[in-house]
Amino acid sequence: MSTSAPAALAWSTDNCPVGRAMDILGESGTVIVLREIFNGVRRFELMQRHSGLSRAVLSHRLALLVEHGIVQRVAYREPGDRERHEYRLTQRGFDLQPVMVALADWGGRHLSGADGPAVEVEHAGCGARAHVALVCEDGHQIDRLRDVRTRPGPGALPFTP
Amino acid sequence: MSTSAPAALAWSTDNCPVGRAMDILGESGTVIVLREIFNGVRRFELMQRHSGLSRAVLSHRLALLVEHGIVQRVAYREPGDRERHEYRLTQRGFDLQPVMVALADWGGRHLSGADGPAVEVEHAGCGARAHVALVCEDGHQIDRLRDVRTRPGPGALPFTP
DNA sequence: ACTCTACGTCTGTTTGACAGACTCAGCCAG
DNA sequence: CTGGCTGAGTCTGTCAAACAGACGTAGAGT
Repeated sequence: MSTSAPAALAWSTDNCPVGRAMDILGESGTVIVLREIFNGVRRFELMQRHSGLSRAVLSHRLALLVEHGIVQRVAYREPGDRERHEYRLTQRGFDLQPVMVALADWGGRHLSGADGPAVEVEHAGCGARAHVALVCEDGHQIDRLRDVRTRPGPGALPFTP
Repeated sequence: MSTSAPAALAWSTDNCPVGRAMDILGESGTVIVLREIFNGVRRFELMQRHSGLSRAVLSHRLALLVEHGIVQRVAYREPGDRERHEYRLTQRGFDLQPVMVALADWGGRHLSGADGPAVEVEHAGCGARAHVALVCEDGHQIDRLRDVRTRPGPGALPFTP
């Protein structure tokens, strides 16, 4: 492997998509909240008890997710109770599913105990386990991960130290 | 959609793969460090200047990644210089590529400016853009994300409040 | 009037991030 | 052999955020 300067150094990280995504998802608890919502736990009290997050953090992360249009706060009313609100994914939030499945895949493979993973993802159509895979727009399945590389996109900016 | 209690509430989150993954990846800067290394930036000084992370955080996150076997610290020597070290992905680290690509996909689609994403991922074989997709072990491509759901795996533990 | 539940906010403590200065080891120039 | 240069961290003082847990509140039921 060459020791010449990596090409990535020529490009700014200011508008890096990974960095922008992590500005939201990297806040403590954000992904845990999303896990609860993806699993159908949409109400504050249940989320708090199930996830173990502190009430303050849960409150702040829900506000952050609403602010970024990833979840929306929706009114509901149980019979004989007053109106309350729950949190549902928007399309933007639903589009995070590959991220969540990729995390579950990796965590299940590399961080599980001897019993195996605590969660599996299944294809509702056939019941088989589902995973993420890399595919290209020409329809090739990408098996060897070294066959994939990054390149600057249309929004890339030069790196200024 | 029913308002009955979500099935997920019956299961503990203690050994959740997503939670375990985020115990590492959720620390501030972890994913940024991984982005640099995936892009070929493997040396402390270059990582620090390119990513903008503080030296202290970079140092701590590299130590965390080494501790969890995601990167390894490898000696190298440039001609006419003393021995130094750089950071390379292990197999466990390389297995995070779907997570990184999923993050880049989502960030590029939902958080880019008008110019489009700053980074694209390409299939080295054909040059077309690459994305993550969901597939099941029976070989079905999963197009509608609602066709996927989670279920308790062999390591699942009951939820105890 | 009192209680219950769901949904937060407040408080005091402790942990962690930040910018930037400092340290250190080895190589090289003079 | 003294002084400077580079890469790779560590240290320091300040400020923001997380934590556990108590408290507040709105409306429905008893």
